[in-house]
Amino acid sequence: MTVSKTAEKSSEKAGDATRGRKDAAGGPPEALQLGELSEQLGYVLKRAQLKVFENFLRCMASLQLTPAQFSVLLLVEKNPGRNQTEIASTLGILRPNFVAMLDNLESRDLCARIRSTNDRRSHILVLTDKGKAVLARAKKLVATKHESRLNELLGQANREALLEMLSKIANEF
Amino acid sequence: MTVSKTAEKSSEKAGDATRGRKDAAGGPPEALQLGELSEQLGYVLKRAQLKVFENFLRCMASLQLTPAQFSVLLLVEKNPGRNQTEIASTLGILRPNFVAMLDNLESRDLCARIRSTNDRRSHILVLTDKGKAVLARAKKLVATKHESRLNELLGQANREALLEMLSKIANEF
DNA sequence: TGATAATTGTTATGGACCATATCAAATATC
DNA sequence: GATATTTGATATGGTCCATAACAATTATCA
Repeated sequence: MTVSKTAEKSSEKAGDATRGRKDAAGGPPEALQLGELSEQLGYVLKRAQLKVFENFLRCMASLQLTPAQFSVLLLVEKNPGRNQTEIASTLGILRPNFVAMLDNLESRDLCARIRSTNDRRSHILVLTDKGKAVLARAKKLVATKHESRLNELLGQANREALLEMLSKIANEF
Repeated sequence: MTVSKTAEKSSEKAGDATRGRKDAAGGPPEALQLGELSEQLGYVLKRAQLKVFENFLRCMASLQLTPAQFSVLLLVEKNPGRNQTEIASTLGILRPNFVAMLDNLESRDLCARIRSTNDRRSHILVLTDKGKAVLARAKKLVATKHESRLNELLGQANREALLEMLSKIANEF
């Protein structure tokens, strides 16, 4: 990289498009037209996902939990006694990248790796007492501060319909 | 980082959870229970977004356009004569990160930077003829291969309802 | 007008996330 | 018992995202 040729070329085939801003009077900044972009599912989906994660992080600021960390705690709680590979793969996390995540959660005493006695290669994952307590508080925060806002914005019925359609896309697309 | 203490601790407060896999017979791998995870909007939203982007990339393989690049071309076509800052900011791209993106598109002769005569600091963005042609082909591919599959999966009415709800989240959340 | 502030594109840089190759220890397979 | 596979881990590189800083240019305003 580090090319950055300042593009002196091809300025002939653009007609007289070099007017720039400030053409006539000093009207308002003239917001851009999104055009077909607002109909592109991928675009809207990504923007919505960023907003939801952003709000999630705000709601979880006191517990310092990211969406990914929250999903790990939820899955370990629901499936105690599973190893790293199983938890990571069902979350779509690659095993190498899961190591640092667990190092973090374990250093905060939220979950623990336990060497399995049946298969001494694998680490069984469990929530610590503190992990269970933190997860319980996290669930309350998500329900009262995060998901509730979705209900206000969309309505209960619409929120459920949205979830169903997204699940369909995630699973059958 | 690079801590990786193998966590020999806290194996007493986990009861006898060290059974690991292969407890009784050699039944099927026993898929994990997602539990409340499948009700978390953020989780489902993210999974759906990844699937949609993945499919988008497959549909665009012949044109080598990413979702972000496609959105830039769309926006420049709809708003000719705008500068880098305007295009980047409405897409949520920071100006420093937009430079390499434009270097790429310009090196492929899809768009061009033109020094504005009104404000010689700014670069006016326009699509080249090749850029317009490629974008036209991209739109056809998206419509026939990408968005059409969404209609098959959800139905026209549901697809529109989904888009509306996502827009609401993206704009009002 | 001229000194100062603000804007534009750019570079450098660091962090977070994602993907692959590889390894030692342990287990499975034959 | 030799070979292959699995598990957790490390190293590494790529991409995306965010901040600071800079030169050139323009805006501001005393």
